[in-house]
Amino acid sequence: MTRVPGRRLRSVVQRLHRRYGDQHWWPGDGGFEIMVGAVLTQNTAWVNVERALANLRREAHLAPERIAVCHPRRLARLIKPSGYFNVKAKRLRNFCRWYMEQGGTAALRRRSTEDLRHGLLSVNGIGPETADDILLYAFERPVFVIDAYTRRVLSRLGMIRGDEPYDELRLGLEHALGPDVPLFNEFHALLVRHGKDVCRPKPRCDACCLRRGCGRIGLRTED
DNA sequence: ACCCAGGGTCATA
DNA sequence: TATGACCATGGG
Repeated sequence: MTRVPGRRLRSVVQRLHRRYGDQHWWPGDGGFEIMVGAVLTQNTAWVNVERALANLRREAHLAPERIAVCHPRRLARLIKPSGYFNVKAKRLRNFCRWYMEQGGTAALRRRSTEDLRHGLLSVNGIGPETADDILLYAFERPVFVIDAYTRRVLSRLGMIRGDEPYDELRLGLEHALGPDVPLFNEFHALLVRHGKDVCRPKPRCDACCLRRGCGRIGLRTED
């Protein structure tokens, strides 16, 4: 099991927050819109998701009962800007049908986090990261979201290897930080922000994200 | 022209 | 268990 010192993790959060400030995640409003956004943003830039969400809102389709019965063609046309529109149309419909079968938000809110997570993962098109986005940002459960930025930033800081299985990392970070919804919310948003800023897949300069890049912005964990 | 983005599924070994 | 192909738009 991956062990990460909570002390160092909190230090990273502090420095990221000093650099970037409050991220105010999740952007947009309403629990259901967050869930739709979580599916649409799979491997997709958020700006394109906003266009898709705007289309859905304009056609009064940003509601589970509308999406659940929407013809895949039309749904695909509405969400086209977010890419992978054919697969995502099916995924959205799968999710909305499950969502309504379960009795909607009120019924889902009464469930335990573990039960909810298991249910979300049973939907074809909802993987671990999307499920955890929904759990943390829509249901405000203390679940740490692991994504490519988390792996990249923390591995370049030497705190993890980076190729650990999803749940191993998630449980490791949850254990290190303790159940803390506002902290998990802000930390994940800051990791994404930092990744977009300087921690690129292919570093532009020498050890950009570790020795130089992160050093410049006070993120170096050595010294 | 190239890289990349707030992943997941499915077939294959 | 672990790779690889595939899905597709749009910004820098």
